This record gives sequence, structure tokens and C-alpha cells, in this order.
Amino acid sequence: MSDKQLSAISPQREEDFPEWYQQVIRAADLAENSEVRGCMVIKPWGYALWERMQAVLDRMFKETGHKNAYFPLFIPLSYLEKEAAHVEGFAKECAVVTHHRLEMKDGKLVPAGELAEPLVVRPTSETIIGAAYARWVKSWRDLPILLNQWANVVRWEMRPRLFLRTAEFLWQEGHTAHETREEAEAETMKMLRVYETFARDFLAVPVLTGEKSEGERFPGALRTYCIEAMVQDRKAIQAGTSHFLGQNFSKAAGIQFQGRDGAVQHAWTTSWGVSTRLIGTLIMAHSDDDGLVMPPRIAHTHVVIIPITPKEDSKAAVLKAAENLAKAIRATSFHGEPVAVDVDIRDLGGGVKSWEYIKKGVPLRMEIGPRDLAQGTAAVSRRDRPHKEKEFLPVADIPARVPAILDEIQSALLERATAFRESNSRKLDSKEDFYAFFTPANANKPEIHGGFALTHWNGSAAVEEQIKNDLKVTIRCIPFEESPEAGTCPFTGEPSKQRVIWAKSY
RNA sequence: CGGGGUGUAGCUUAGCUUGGUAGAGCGCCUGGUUUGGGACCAGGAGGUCGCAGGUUCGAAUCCUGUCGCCCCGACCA
Repeated sequence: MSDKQLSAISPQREEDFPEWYQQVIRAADLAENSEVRGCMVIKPWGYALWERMQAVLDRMFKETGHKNAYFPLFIPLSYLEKEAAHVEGFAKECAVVTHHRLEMKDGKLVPAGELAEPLVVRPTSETIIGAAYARWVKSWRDLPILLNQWANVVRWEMRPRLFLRTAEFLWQEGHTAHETREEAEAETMKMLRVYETFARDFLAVPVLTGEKSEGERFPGALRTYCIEAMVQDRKAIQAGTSHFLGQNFSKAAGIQFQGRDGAVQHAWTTSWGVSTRLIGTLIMAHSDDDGLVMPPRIAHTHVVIIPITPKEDSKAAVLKAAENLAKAIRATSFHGEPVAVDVDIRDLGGGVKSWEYIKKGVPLRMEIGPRDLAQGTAAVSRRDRPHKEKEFLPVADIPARVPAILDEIQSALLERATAFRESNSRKLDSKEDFYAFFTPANANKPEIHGGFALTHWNGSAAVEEQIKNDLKVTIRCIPFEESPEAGTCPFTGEPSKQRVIWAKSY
């Protein structure tokens, strides 16, 4: 099967991207759909990625002055009603608990005790955390409150996709309350920058930062900022958001305090979050037709050593050499943490094992066999290079070289993703070019097309709505970076202050 | 929730029109030969054909209902 099959994953990206995505998840053993509609089982290999993300982000949150706390899963229905825009935004996708007891009736369990007030399973926690903050805040001296919670939330989505949109998902939600508008705005931006740094330095995913248009804003927020990534089908994915909530939620929840001047006023709040969608982003950004590719800085396993033991008489020596190599590599550190090494001693063919770790995206694979033993070498293969490529390195040199190689892989992935995004981003100045850019050549079976279009825009929600209806293209963000370049909106001919980023999105 | 499609072993599926209670490939298990790029040989386990009714001597196959899933639309971290 080796030479006939061109790649480990079928179909390939070019043939059917959504199906390829599913197959990568399956081949890498990351997760599977569960018997509960829209809910996934995250398997150990996938959950370990989430744990790595948690560990890194948690440290970054702590370094920026935040602490963790935990709030209830259930939110009284009435809390959700307090902020008008918020209700409208989330009502349709809420799971509601109306009963609290089961009784056996005719051999079947039926809900018996109806709740006086229904409880909503949190789709996000602004309201219930706001209620707590209202109790905690009395004086300007109680501010700021800088908390984060790691939690699961439920949004009854119509069309679930593993990691990208599931009914239940894991995330972190930061919720802060501040004395002044300026301080809250600064917090919103600070956390956006944390996300940007995390995506770039750990996920090797370059992201655009900017503000959401009104139509894409978080329900109840004054401003929503986002990090947007381009994945390999050239669509955009929102990888994280940071919201400046103004005083909307503090007014709804009654977060009031007496200020330095003695006047009673409402706090200024923010919220910000990233979810297990980051895993989906990671998959679509880096993986190839052979499966998952884990950037080393987010990989839970950096190196896998595969002992090749064809002969019984040399087997013990090979296994021992493999263990010794693993031990020596574990003693080195990669960005301050020990390099994570696995030795796979299962009784399987070397080829089978190699392919398994290619599919699972381990950055470095090493094979060590009797011939290597004689020569004092091991075969080293990098996941960012073609799978046939292997380099025989002296075993004695390997441990010292591993961190540097991991760094090379990390930068190679970031460079590749950045180049991909750049080559699929266009400044467009006419409506015709814009529509052509987002129209596939084959409408029945659309090929991978489009990308990021940077165009002027008159700021009108009607234009955005029209384009969304015509092409399913939306404004992903109004970038900060773009130096204000006055121009003309190609859709209306009206003046525009700057270009915005358009794309099809997940 | 609206439009279309589909349901046979863990996965992919043949059989259905023209009823006679299931066959394959992959995967899995055992033994042997293998192992440096997805091995081979031999043997084996696994399905009451989504579910519930109906027609019939007899239903995977025909009829009715129901549920799940997939695709398109509205929603979305």
C-alpha cells in the first residue's frame, strides 16, 4: 500500500477540505462525535493539546494580574433577561433546565419536580458573574476585579462540527470590572494582545487583530475585538475575542460603587475568551495530507523514539539505546520546559508506528535500530518536511540539537502560514473584482478560492448585509494595523477612512 | 425550524427493482514468518440489516409510522 497511496489522509485538502478535516481528527485520534448530538468526546491525544493550551494561557493570564475562580453552570433565566441585546443574541441557543427530579412511571423515568424558575445552562457567564460582582463591589477600592474561569458552556448550535462548533465546548472566559472607562478599554486591548501573542508564538498561527463591525459584535458589548486567522481553505476563523462591555452589564447587574469623588457610579466591564475552537484552528492551519502537524511549542509530545528490533539477539541493546536517548533528550529543555519524549515499544512494524506518529503530528520522529547501534547514529525525521526525509545523526549530538530543531520547526510553520495568508490576501478596489474573488469557478463543487479581501467600506451595515447575502462573505475585522488610508467604498462610491478585511468564515 | 438525501459488523459497503431470515474489503483476535516506510500466510470473532407496526407461509428487500444522521438555509467561540 506504501507507494500506491500518495498520502495518509484521504481525501486530500484540495479534493474536499471539510472531509479532510474530519479525517485528520480521526487519524490523529483527537476526538469523535458522541451519542449526544452536537457534543464531542475529546480523546487523550486531543485533550492533551487543550491541556497545553490551558497551561500556557493560564500562565499568561496570571502574569497579567488575573486570578481564577469558578461560577455556576446554571444561570437563573431572569438574569439573562436583564440585558436586552444579550437576551436577543443568546436566547435561541440556550439549553434550559426546567425540572430537578426523576420519577419512575410505567417503567420510565419522567421529570417530576418543576422548577419555580427555569435555569439556563450557561452559554457565557456575563450575567451570573455580574451578579456576583454587584455583591462584591462597594467602593472604588474594590476595583479592579480581574478574574478568569475555565469552564464548559453550552450553545445549542444547529450545525455542529468537531472543535469548531459543538453544542458543549470548553473555554476560558475572563471577566473584569474597572473603575474607569480608560482602564477597561486598556484591559480589553491587553488581553487581545495576549491572544495574539499566544496564537503567533505557540500555535504558530499569524492572526490579524482588529475590531468587529456592528453586525458581528458580541451581544451587549460596546466593542468587540478579535484575532482572525486564515486557514488552508482560505477561510477566516475567529480564534479569540475580547469585549469592551462599557457599563451595559454593570447597569443590568447593578455593579455600583462609590467613587473617589463620593459619587455612586457603575463599573466598566470587559470579557474575553478562547475555546477548544483553537484546536480546530490549529488543525486547519498546519495539518497536511498526511495528518496533524503540531507546532512544537504547543505539542504535548515533542519527540517519539521508535526502536527497530528485527533481530531477537540485538533487541535488548536497541531498546536500551532508545531509553538512554530518551533520557538524554528529556534532560534538555525547550523554552524552559523539559522536552517531552515517548518511546514506542509496542510490538508493531516500524512503518506502522512511523505513520501513526506522522498522522498524530509529533514534531520529531527518531528511529534507532541495530545498524544505528553499530554506527552510533539515529534516524531523525521532521514533521514539517516530506515524510520520506530522514537524517542520520550521531546519537551523542542529538539531545543538544533537539531544542534548536524544534525551534526551526516552530518558525518554519509560522513562516509557511504567514506566507500562505499573504499570498491569499488582496487589496481590491472594484465591486467586480471583489465578487470575482469570492466566486468559485465551479459553483456546484466549489474549489478552494477567495481569501482575505482588503477593501474600502463606507461603514454601512446594509452593504455588509448585502454582501453576506450575495457571497456569504463578511467583514472579519476592521484592522488596527492598517494605516488610515482614505479611499472610496467600491460598493457605494462613498468615501471611506480605511480598508477592512472581508472573508468567508467558519 | 424549512428544502433535499440517507440508515446493512468498529469503518467503507454489496444485496433491495424481480421477498426465501446476509456477502466483501479494511480494521480486530490467535499462531507462524516478518519488522530500517502503512508486511505476508493460515485460522477466527463480530451483523436479529436504525426502531415500531403492517402485508405475507416467509421481509434487509414491499407498505405505514417514527427516530437518527448528512447536505443546503437562518445562528455561531
